[in-house]
Amino acid sequence: MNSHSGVPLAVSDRGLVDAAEVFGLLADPGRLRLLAMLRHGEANVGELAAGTGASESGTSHALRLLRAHQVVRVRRQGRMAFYSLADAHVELLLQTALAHAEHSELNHPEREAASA
Amino acid sequence: MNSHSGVPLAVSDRGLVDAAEVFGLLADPGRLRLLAMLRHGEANVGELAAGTGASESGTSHALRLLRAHQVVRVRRQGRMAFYSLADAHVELLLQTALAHAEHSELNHPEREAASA
DNA sequence: TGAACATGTGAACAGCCATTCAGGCGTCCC
DNA sequence: GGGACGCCTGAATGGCTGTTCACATGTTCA
Repeated sequence: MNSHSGVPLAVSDRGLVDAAEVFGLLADPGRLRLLAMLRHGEANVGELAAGTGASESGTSHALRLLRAHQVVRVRRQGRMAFYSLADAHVELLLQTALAHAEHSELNHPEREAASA
Repeated sequence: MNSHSGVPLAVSDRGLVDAAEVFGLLADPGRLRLLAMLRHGEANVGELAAGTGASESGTSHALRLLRAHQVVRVRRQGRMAFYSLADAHVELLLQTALAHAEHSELNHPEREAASA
């Protein structure tokens, strides 16, 4: 209920909070590595765990979160579980963030540009 | 330098960690509100604090983090500080995340789609 | 010059989150 | 059937982070 609270907000608070949650999911190198692997195609938990260097338990926890927000999709086959990216939004987010990171890769965090 | 470390990673670990930090900056409704306001043009700290409902001190802390990662830019004029978005990447990230959020807005987190 | 103003900063505290450990459930193979 | 395998889950713990408070810095105005 902010659309008439006096301040002109272009987006709904609900959407903002939801977006923040999605960003929170991506704010972890482990999960990001997971998603980076899934860009090349679907993979099961063992492969993802081995590929990212994380434990299978941790990988399972991470995938659970990503599933809950429909960032990844799962296909069950026997005792295996094959995961893949849910939609193209994630890939775009990854691309954009990586582009921004490389673009401002020169200065590390906590170092504020003192010039100017 | 991991492009040939044995595991096929499409992106450098360094870039991944950096991207995760950027996502971490966006994983907060307060900072997101800040950036949403800045989409309409530059604004000073007082306006941003009032607009987002946060304290001026907290707003300053948030802006400091965003500055450090070159997400926002600052223009000083007297005792005022006018902030604006640093580049178009941020806006694209916001757009994409909001689109994803609205697209899967039907089900709340922690609720996993049980249907196949 | 002195007071009010706009912003920046540092430290402390509370709440959240990722990681790990231990174990459970369903499935494949002999 | 029995055992190994693959995956999932719940609880506990340590570390990180956002928020707040108190104050410092630089600027404008009378």
